[in-house]
Amino acid sequence: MDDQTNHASASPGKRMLSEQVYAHLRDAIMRGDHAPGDALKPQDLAREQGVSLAVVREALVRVVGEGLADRLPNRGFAVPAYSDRRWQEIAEARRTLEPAMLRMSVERGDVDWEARVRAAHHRLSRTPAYVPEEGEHYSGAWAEAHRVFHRTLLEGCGNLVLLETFDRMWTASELARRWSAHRNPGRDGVLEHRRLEEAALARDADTAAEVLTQHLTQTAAGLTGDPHPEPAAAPSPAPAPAPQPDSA
Amino acid sequence: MDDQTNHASASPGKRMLSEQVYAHLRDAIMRGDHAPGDALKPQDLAREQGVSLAVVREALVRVVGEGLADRLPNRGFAVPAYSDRRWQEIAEARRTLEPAMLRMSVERGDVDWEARVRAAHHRLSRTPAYVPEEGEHYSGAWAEAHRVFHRTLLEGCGNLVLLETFDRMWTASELARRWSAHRNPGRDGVLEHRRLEEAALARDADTAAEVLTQHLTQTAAGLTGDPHPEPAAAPSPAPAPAPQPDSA
DNA sequence: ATCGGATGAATAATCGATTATTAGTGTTAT
DNA sequence: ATAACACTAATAATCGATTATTCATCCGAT
Repeated sequence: MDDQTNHASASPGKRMLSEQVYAHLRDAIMRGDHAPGDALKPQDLAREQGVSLAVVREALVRVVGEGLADRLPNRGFAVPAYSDRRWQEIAEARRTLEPAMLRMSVERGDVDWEARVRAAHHRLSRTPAYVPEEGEHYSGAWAEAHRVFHRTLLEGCGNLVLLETFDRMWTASELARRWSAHRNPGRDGVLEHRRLEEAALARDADTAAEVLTQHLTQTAAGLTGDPHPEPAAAPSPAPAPAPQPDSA
Repeated sequence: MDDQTNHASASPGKRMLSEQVYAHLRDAIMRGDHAPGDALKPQDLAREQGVSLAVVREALVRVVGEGLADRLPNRGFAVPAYSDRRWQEIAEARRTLEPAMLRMSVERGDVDWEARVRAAHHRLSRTPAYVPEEGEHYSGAWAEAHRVFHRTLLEGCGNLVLLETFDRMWTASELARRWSAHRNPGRDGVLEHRRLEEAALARDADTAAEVLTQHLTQTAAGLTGDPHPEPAAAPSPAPAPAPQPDSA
């Protein structure tokens, strides 16, 4: 989670307080530290992180721009309430966009892309989806490997605008998933990912797109249902043996 | 530009300074008041509009989030430099997304949608693309009618996430167009729009999608080329008799 | 008892001023 | 003449404090 510790000279987002606060806030929301509907009070956040209101405010505005928070004029900021309707729309948007992007990738990807797909799939397949500490949810490492795999598959398309759109939708998906009752016990995400990799590297655009569509459809179906009642960051003991995460 | 004059109780963005400043800044960039590469200095903007740095800063952050400005850490904000590559990517992204959305619209749109499509097309067809005052560029009223027509066509899909994506890409397109040498003298945008309306209302998804794809492809082709050298808001006398704008 | 308006605490929004970083300019040593 | 360094002006980033708005509570009239 806190990965800003030792970056020698890496990212362009260097030492700007607002950048760190933004990243922290974003991660906190994605991790579920704040429940949907919860107010994000600038003063509290500022005190917690020992910074002024201005930087928190800037971070909040950015987060709102990404759809990770709502802003109510003169009423402050809040984590968006879970909306089944919105989740289904996100899923549909992904089904509209990603198969088309995957086709482009398969048609255009070069050898470097192939290599990166292999690497990403390997890493994903070797990362445990669940670890004892992190409660009922899949591990942060797995979530990241999962994201990188899906993104790498699409990166062959070479279109940064489309990839930005993918990033945005992925983020929205992950947040929705975090607050959904996930219920896809028999789902075999590992197999689906392997089939995706194979079709992509075989340059079989039709199959790849079809598999991805199925993948996304299953995920959407799995997440349909009630916004669950879990209070907030309460690691209740897993009621059922942890299945594969519903993995798109 | 100032369209916040007489909204009885319409928009949620009520009286918040940052909102007004944001809208103003956004419009200014879209109108071309600031040339690509120009620095957007918070102090100047604050002085011009008689507000504090904080609100200008907030507006700038939002504008950056929309892709209408770049941020260089510790170096301030700037209007993004024109990039032919990026423009082509935007055009491709629109070709990827919009025909698919139009299909959904045609399949799902109800009578209300049909009525709004007719209304939007009527308004577009009756709005002059050029007016003497506004130099070589199409009028603000036409640009808005044009946007509303295209958006209305897609609104039948009923997917807010996809429509948000459309809005984002449309904005990027308009900015790119503003700073491109537009060169499509013989283009008949009026005809293309009428064909779009007809196919949509006839519920002919294939034809509608095809026409839209052509529309977008022609626009992209028309805008390919050099980032032109016009200094900044310098209304040079139109060198050629104004043709239809390259209209997607 | 209930509705409506006054009162005050909480906090969102904005401001004016301070600190930190950058870019430019001039100077000096090689 | 040039390259490295010091100094300075401009401005980006941040802070602490002020003003404006909302929400809850309390009181009094019907």
